[in-house]
Amino acid sequence: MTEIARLTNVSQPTVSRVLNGNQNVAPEIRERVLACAREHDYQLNALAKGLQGSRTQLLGVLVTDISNGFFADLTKQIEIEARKNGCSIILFNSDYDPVKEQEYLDVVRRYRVDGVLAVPIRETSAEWQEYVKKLDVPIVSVTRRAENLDSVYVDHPQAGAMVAEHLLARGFERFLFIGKEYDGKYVGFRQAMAGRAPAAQTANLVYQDYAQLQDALRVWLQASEARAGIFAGNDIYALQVLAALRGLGVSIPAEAGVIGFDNTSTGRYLTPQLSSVSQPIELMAREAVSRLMYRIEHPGRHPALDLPLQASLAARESS
Amino acid sequence: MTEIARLTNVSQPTVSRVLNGNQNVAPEIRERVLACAREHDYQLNALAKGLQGSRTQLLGVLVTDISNGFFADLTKQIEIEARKNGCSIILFNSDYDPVKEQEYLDVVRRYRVDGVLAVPIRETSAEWQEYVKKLDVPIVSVTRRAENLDSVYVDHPQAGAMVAEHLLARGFERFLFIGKEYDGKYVGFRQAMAGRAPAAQTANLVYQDYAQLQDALRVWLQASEARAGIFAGNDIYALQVLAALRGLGVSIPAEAGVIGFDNTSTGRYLTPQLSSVSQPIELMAREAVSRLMYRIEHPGRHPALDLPLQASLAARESS
DNA sequence: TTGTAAGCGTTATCAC
DNA sequence: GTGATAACGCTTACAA
Repeated sequence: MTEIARLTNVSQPTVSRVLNGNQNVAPEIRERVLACAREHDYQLNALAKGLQGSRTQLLGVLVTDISNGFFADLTKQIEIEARKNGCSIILFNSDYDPVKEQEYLDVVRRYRVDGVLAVPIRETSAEWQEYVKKLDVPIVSVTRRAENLDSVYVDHPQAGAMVAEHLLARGFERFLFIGKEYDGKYVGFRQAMAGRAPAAQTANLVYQDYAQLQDALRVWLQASEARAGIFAGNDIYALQVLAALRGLGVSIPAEAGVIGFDNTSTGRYLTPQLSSVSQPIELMAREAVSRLMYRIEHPGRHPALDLPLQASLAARESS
Repeated sequence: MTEIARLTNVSQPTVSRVLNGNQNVAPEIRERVLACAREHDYQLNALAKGLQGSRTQLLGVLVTDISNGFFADLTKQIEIEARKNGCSIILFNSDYDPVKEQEYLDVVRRYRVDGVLAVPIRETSAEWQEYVKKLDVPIVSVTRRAENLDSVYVDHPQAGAMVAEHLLARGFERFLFIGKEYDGKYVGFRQAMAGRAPAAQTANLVYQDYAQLQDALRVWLQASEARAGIFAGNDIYALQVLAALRGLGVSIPAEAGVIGFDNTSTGRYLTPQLSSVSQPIELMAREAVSRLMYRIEHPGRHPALDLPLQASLAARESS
């Protein structure tokens, strides 16, 4: 700016006014300055602007694993929404590591980002909540519900319940969830099944590798003749389940049904086509960024937002 | 820092020295300052540091589509490598839009990033090269070769040739590439086929939607009895080709073989398991970031780096 | 070993 | 309308 000021014979603050669209500048000077700026391809120094005290127009985005298609999509939508609000994003991949998560929250502070969108991993820990509270940067939790923090997420128990209803309606009689026992999807799934299917007929399975999955499935399937409904915690699991069932010669959906989670594009091209739960990624990104911008523009204490979003079911051939 | 200086009765530059690990500080003072900084959970203002003239420790990362699994993986690895070098990344998704690409290069300049890693879309245009030249920010092209610019990429023609050799060795007799005619993979593929397979027996196919693919495949397959080798430009295409062939009742690999590109994890769980070309993503990220850091640490003119990397073939059941 | 002073490129607050 | 001037939080001479 100083350089442009010199070249156009005005003061540096005047250049600033012109470049910021301030109206109190003589049209003649405005033109001269703008022309000069264009000619020299001037680009504002965002660091100086941020230092001075106004906003940095930087948003920190902390995700657990960008290489997971779901988070990749989410990040993409967040970037789009951030851009609409004139912000760029600094990306962090926590890799499900609490230490990194903590470290990245510090880095984010160093750059004085205007706000943070995070897929937290320790959102239930009181210690973490305490830490975030002190941060004094607006932060919105995406994908997960965090107590006392703005949260935009998909209601997993509701989604699980929906899957349960679907499988029951399709005539499946005993059920297996692929994933952790405390997974919200499974919690809702079990709840909806309670009283409808004998408790003993709903189980869950965690596995390390494909061979293990195959073994476990074989054992579980042999235990009964009843039609089996299998709910996979994500589409990757579902794909492996399909492959394993094929290997075991199980016909789908006659003997066993499979339903995935995330509704990745792959599912549509499998045989049989995979039924899957679809998360409203775009909506989630939009709501999260919009809430974050609101927080940024209206500092101070507000009651935490709790915004569970509804998933929907893409029922296809596998169930 | 000023605040800490006040609290510990030293000057602000002394605080700066302590925090930067400068040795010329009395141990006693060092301790006092560090304790105070810890107590108040001090975080350096990276904007001020950057403004002052040293590095920002920010890298701009421009990709074409983060929701594509390949670029998601690449971004993840780039983030890891950047972090190893003490840098954070600002992420931009050009969405294959030249206008956005240009705009983002401007944004990147505003933040005075130390360097840029880009998956360029107009890398062959002289105009773009001119623009980048003026940027005076170190920039490395990843994934694509850009004339006169440091480039780290996978040698597509070589990969295509490798696929050709493979399909010939497996006894396929006529060939179809799914993708654009000027795609490097296809160029190399054709070249390797020249003289080995009659030219007329190598074709390419571009399609808009699944129905169109199915039609085109049916027509092409009916034209001859010879065993068909199909080379899909990426695994998503490959998946759709597999589905279409299944729909047409074509047996794989007896009547037709399929080979994909990117070797996504999905391929292993399909039936038949998908053969695919695997790109050295991690190596590419490492080399690109390492070169960028070198440029940052050694400013000035250097001859452009041209580093083609070799892809490898994961041969499975589909070919 | 420590402190003083200048400067990085902005915006904001004043006078004029 | 426009120009001084201060301030943002840091690093880097330079002086003591």
